[in-house]
Amino acid sequence: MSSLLRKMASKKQRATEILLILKRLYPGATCSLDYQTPVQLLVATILSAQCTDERVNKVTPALFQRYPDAAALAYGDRQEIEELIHSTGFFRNKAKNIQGACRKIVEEFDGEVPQRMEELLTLPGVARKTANVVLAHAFGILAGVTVDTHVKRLSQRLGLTKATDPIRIERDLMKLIPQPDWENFSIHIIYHGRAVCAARKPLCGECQLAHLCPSVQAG
DNA sequence: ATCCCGAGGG
DNA sequence: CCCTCTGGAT
Repeated sequence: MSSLLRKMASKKQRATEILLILKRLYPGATCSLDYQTPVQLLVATILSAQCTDERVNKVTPALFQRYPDAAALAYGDRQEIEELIHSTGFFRNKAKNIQGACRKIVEEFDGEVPQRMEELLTLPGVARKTANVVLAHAFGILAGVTVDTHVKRLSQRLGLTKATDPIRIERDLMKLIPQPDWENFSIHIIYHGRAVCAARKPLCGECQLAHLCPSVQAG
């Protein structure tokens, strides 16, 4: 066996070990966005860009009460939607994308969120991260690994990828993690990123992954 | 000043 | 590759 292959195998084992520990640490961890339907999950995920899930969950109840489905959102009042989602940031882009995506869902996909990656990616404001979240949690379809800011940061710190581009990071992770665990990995990494491995002040001293982490620091 | 379940445009 | 869009918390 070449040294390259050995390296790959050990990295794969490390990824498996990491996920095992995180599953024990955060049992029952799931998508932390609140939603009732696939359309609502899609909208909540669009809103989650550069914004905490907690903050998204504060605006979606009023948004979905006023505009409960794709048709209501698509043909609703742009300014009112902007006001309802204002505190999530990027509110003009997000409102435009939500309405554009919902209009396309109504007019081209028969009012249903498409269940294929290729189709989801044609919706405005939807790229791989959002598509992966919707496919996994609304439909149970594991098309890829959700790479958000936490997955990116922790995957790099844990030495699972050297890439900086989310697409390449996703490709690396898809090779390291067995498909049934693709979304589990993202969810658990996100929990750990919020609770322990924060961007600014990682708590390496109390990190259960420290023995597997090449970036662990004292303190 | 930096970060939060990003995406699109140049 | 770069830049822009945005508010709220730390």
